[in-house]
This record gives sequence, C-alpha cells and structure tokens, in this order.
Amino acid sequence: MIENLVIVESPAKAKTIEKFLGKDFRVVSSFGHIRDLAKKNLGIDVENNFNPDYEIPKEKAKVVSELRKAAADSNNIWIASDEDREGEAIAWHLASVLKLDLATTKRIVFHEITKEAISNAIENPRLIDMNLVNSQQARRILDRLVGFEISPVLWKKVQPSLSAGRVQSVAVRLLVEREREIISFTTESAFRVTALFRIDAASEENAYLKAEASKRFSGEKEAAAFLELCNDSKYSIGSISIKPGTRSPAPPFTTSTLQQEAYRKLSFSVAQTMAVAQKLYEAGRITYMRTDSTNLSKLALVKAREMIISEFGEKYSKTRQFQTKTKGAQEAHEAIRPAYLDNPTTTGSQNEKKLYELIWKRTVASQMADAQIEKTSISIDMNNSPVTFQANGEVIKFDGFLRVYAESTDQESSEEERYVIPPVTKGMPLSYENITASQKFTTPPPRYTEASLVKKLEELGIGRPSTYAPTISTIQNRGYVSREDRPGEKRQIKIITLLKGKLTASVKTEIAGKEKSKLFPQDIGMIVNDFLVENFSEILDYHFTAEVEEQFDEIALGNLKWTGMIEKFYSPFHKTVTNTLEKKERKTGVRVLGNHPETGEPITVRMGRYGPVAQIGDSANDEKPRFASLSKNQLLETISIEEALNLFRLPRTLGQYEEADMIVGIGKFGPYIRHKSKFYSLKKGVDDPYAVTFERAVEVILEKNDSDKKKVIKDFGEIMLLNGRYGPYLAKEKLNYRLPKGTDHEKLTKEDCINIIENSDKTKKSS
DNA sequence: CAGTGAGCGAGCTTCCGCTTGACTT
Repeated sequence: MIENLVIVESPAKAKTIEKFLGKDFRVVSSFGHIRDLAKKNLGIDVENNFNPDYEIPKEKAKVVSELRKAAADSNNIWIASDEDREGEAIAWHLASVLKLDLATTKRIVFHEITKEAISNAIENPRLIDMNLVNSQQARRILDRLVGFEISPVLWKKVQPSLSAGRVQSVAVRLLVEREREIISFTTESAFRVTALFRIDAASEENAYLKAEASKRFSGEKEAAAFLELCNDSKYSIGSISIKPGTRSPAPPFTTSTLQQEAYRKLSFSVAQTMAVAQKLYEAGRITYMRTDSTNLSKLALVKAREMIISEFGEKYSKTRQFQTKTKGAQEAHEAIRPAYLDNPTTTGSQNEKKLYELIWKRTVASQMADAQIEKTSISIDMNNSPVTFQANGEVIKFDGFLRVYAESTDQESSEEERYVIPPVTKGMPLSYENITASQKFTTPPPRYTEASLVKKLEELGIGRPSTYAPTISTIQNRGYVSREDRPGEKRQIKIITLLKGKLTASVKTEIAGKEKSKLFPQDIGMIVNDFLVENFSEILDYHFTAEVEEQFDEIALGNLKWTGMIEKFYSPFHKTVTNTLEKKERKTGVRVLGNHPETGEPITVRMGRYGPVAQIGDSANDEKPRFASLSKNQLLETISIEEALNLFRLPRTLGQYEEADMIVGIGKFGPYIRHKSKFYSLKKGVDDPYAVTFERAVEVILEKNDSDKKKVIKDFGEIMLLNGRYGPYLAKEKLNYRLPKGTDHEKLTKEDCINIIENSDKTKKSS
C-alpha cells in the first residue's frame, strides 16, 4: 500500500515530480487522454442530448489497467493533470474510469515544475470543475460533428478519403487564398536610385555616404533624365537627425515561436523541431515543449539574473515577466526554457545541441537589458531638383540583449543597410562618386512556410500547441498542399550608372520567384476549399473558432449549458449537410480551355480519378476522348490551352532500336525512355522529352546499360555486392545493407555477406 | 517505379487535442 498516488499527464513530468515529493508519494502518468469518443460511427447520440459514447482506445488499455492497479493500491489519489480545459477533462475521465468520488477526489494544479509550486499545490487541492469539463466536451463534440459530418460529404461530392475539419480546412483556405493572390498579382517595376557620395572637405579615406533618392522613377527614360540632372547638380548636407532608440528582447519561446525561429535559423521543419524538443524534454534539458505561455517560473527568473550578472555584469540584467498575448492561450505550462540556465550548451545529437542553444539564448536574452541604439538620418539636397537623397545609419551604443540573441524575421533580405555614418554638419558640400538607377520589381505576397502558417493560425486562435505539427502533416498527407522548392526564373533588370559624368546602361539578370520549402496548394486542395467555402461558409470563416471559443468560455464559467450550445450549432449545420448531399453537384474543378485548333474538339481540364487530367473531345461524340495527366507544378486553375495541348505530344515513339520501339514519356519520376519494357530516365535540364532525338535516346540506353553492368561487383545469387553512390553495398530482397567500416569488398565471400546482413542494424527502415 | 480516364457496388475513409512508445522483419 502506498499513502499517496499522484497522476500527471506526462511520464517525464512524473519522474521529476516524484523527486520533489519524497517517499510517501508515488507519481504515475496517464499519457494524455485515456478515453475518447467511439472511434467508429459518430460516437454522439444527437437524438438524445448529444450524449457522448466514450471508450478507452485499444492503445490505452494497458495504461488504464496499470492506473487501476495503482489506484487500488493507494490510500489517497491526487489528480494533477494540466490546468486547462483538456487537463480538467482528463481528470474527469480518470475519476470516472477509476471510479473515484467527484465530491472528494483531490484535484491539484501547478504551472511550473518547482518544489515550491508543487508543495503549494498539495496544500491547496480543489475538486474537479465540471463546468470546465463540460466546455471541453462541447469542444470535442463540436469538432467530431464538424469533421465526421462534412468529410463524408466530400467523399460523395469530390473524392473518397478526403477530410474536413474546423482547423485543417481553415489552414488550407489560408494557403489557397494566398496562392490566388500570387496568381493574380501583376508585377510592376520602378527605378530606384542609390548613390555614393564623398564629403569634399574630408581628409579621411572613408568619408563616404551611401544614400537613396527620395523618389523612384517609373521608366528608364525618367530615370536617365534624373541621372543627367544629378550630373549637373551641386550637393550639400540638408537636415541631420540623430535619435536615440531602444530595442527590446523577444519573449521566451512558446511552441509556435520556437517552430518559427527553428525554421528561420536552423531550417527545421515544424515536425522536426517538435521531435528534437521532445528528446531534450525527455532528457530533462528543457521544460515542456507544448505550451502557449511566455511565463517563466520565479526560480528561473532568479537563476537567469544571477547567471547574467556573473557572466555579463549587472547592467546587462533586466528581469522581465512577459504577458502572454496569444488569443485563447490557456497557459497550463511555463514558456520553453532550459531546465538549468547554467548550461549554455548540452550533449546529444547535433540537432539537439543546436535547438538547445537557440532556447538557451532566447531565454537568457529575454532577461537582459534593452539595447541602446542611435539612429542617424541625413538628407542630402540637390541644387537643381526638389528630390533629396537620404542616408540612414545606425550605431549600437549599448548592445544589451543583442550580445546573446537577435530574433530573425521572415523577410529574406532587408534592403536597409545599417552602418556608421561619418561625422557631417549642415551645409557641407559633397560630390558624387557614382549614382545608379536600378530596376526594382514588385514582389507578390510570400507563400507560407510551415512555420509562418503556424504563426498565422495562432494569431487566429486556431489550433493548439499540441496540434500545430500534426495539422501541418494532415493537410500534406491528404494531398491538399505540398511542401516544395522552385528554382525560380531568370529575369533581366536594367541598370543605368552615372560615373565621372558618363551614363552607361547595362543589363543584369536576377532570379525571381525562387522558393525553398514553401507550402503550395494542390488542385485537390483548391477544389475542396472552394466546395467548403461555398457550402459551409460559417465553419470556413476565419472567426468561427474565435466565436465558438467565446461560447466555450461561457460554458466554463457556468453561464451556458453545453448541450444547448451544441444544439444551437448543430440543427442548422446538420440541415446544411443534408441539403448539400441532396442538391449539390459533384465538384471536379472543370475548366473549358477552348477548342482544338485543327479539329475543333473541346479541350477541358478537371480532376479525374487519378489526379488532374486534360481531355480532348467529349463522350457526346462517337469519338473516344483522349486524356493526358497534367504534369507536376501545373494547376487546373492556371494551365493554358497551349500547355494542355503540349501534354498530348507525349508519349511518342522515336523509332525502332534493336527491333523494339523506343517510347518517350513523362512519368511520376520525370521524363523517361521505355525500351524493351525497361525504363531509362532522361536527365533533368539536359534532355527535353519533346525534342530528344533517336540518336540521343540510343546513347542514354547504352550509358545506362553500361553503368548497370559496372554496378554489380559480385553476384551471389540472392545476395549481390553492388556499386552505389556511396561506394559498395549489399542488396538482398530489395533491402540494402551497408558494409562495416574498413571492409575490403574485394575479398568478401558469400558467408561474409550473410554475416554482415544478419548483424546489420535492426532499426533499418523496411521499404 | 514510369499507366490509368465505362459503370456498378461492397467496404473503407474522416475530426481535434492530450500524451508517447513499438506487433515483427
């Protein structure tokens, strides 16, 4: 028999707390929720007050039976799930499953894992708050109703296996709408004039001022005319403004800001950030990583202060407690911080080290003094034009928190250069060294990254720290969006330079529209989004979550009955569902592009059974229509008739080689040549499948066959020793095995190979 | 691994939010 049993949500937390509580306490964990709505069916009796049908999921059976055993073995049970809506519901499910009396079961909470906070909690137990539990039930049931009633509509009207939900559908909408802004964006250009001036009276070498003209010029002619004017102008220093300013550190990390910074500074995906953070948490290096709070424990504040003073000195320290401003934040945990601030680094994998250091810096910086800066802004007047040149400089007078950490922004390159401006006085004459007018193109709004989408969702109050990463995965798994790179396109920019009284025009190329790891909506995502916006506008509204959250809050306060709230939502919603099922047409995203230039047949594109497809002709005629799949990176929404017609030029036959046809096509993995039922990839950027010749095709085939021959070093029947990109390796039944370091592959026997395979790493992926 | 596009119908898919392991090669 144990005197006291404490139940928390996370096993790592259980371990830590047990140390603080001593011998009379045993701490176990529930591993999150232990019960949920029935997996199959709706799991809600809509006819009967929305009575929920809860069950213990199969994978939770073991945890629950262990909890039951522990509970039977204890005199006192304390439920210490997190202090938020979900935590309260977990407490209630635990009480129900363990058959505890709600009138006496002790519910305790703490927001930080410190001895003080935990002792405090034990001294002040309360009862389970049924209002809070009911607000969670309302949340859970609403999400189930939305997801499980709308998804089947999509299966019927769009495609099987699709999904819709309060969170994911809005995430997709954000991406689709942004994509359409980009599609409809028209690029414009203007000439930006920058100059390098030299102070006439100055003796020093570096008495230069970089400045930009206060006006941009729409065309080349206007820009050149201005430069002519510049050549004749006399320059002098106009106004000088020196303003002191401060910069303050960003608050400590929450889940969302950690994901954003890890993406910007370390190029981690959202899922990767969470996986690495989980490792650090389990190793006791950082506090809990799924949090919406910027709060630091008192203990951490004191430790940070001590550490900063001893490391950097008194004037670098400034203790700050940040207010969490995020909409709907529940603040059940601390901000994400190092468990021990004394350790600026940690052990572990490279990624763990990098992420830890990021967290350490951000946390420490948040407790440091503001940086003091001095901004200098100077205008340079022309004697023959109202246009002025502006020079901006910035000097850091005191670095403060910048000594350890500066937050990054999403803007890839900031145009403003910060540098020290040489001393000047009003009226000082200057002359130009060179003046350049360069064409600048406007850029469309940026595509979302995983991290910037999380940021946007958080701003809208949609989703929770524990679901950001899974939501991003879901919308990719459903095929609604895809994370991709784009090489961008070359574009010419015109440049006019004024140097020593002479104007020279030149052309430079730049890459525009280059993308790295951005989220691109796919056709199916756009079709589903349009269907949902058309038929379920209420749920797709960006404010829907915020509005229902207000009602959940009212339920939590006891001012609103959860069943009434759900009823009010459900009856019109369910009518919309049945109405949509009965009356609405299937949605295929069909577009008529025009008619075939020779035969006059209609040309259309739409979502087919196997993806986006172009079609010539229709089944109304006797002729069978012809089909061709759209290629990757083409959208139903933007494909032109020429591009569509082009798709039908493949596959084409190049002629016969060794008495078999050579056929060129584009498959899932790019352009290929098929010959004697073998496939030969065409090299990206080298061979154009539309233009490739007979001779070149033969060359590709011979090259491949030749390298295949060299590939096999030894053939032991089912085991082969092959030559790969990274050197020799073993292959057996479609699985590859690395040779141990220092193996001389020339001397390997069949027995050696069998040994290597048997002793190889068991955690190897099996595909 | 590189193609598929008629229609029918069985049986399946699906939500959000808590939390981490792991049936066997």
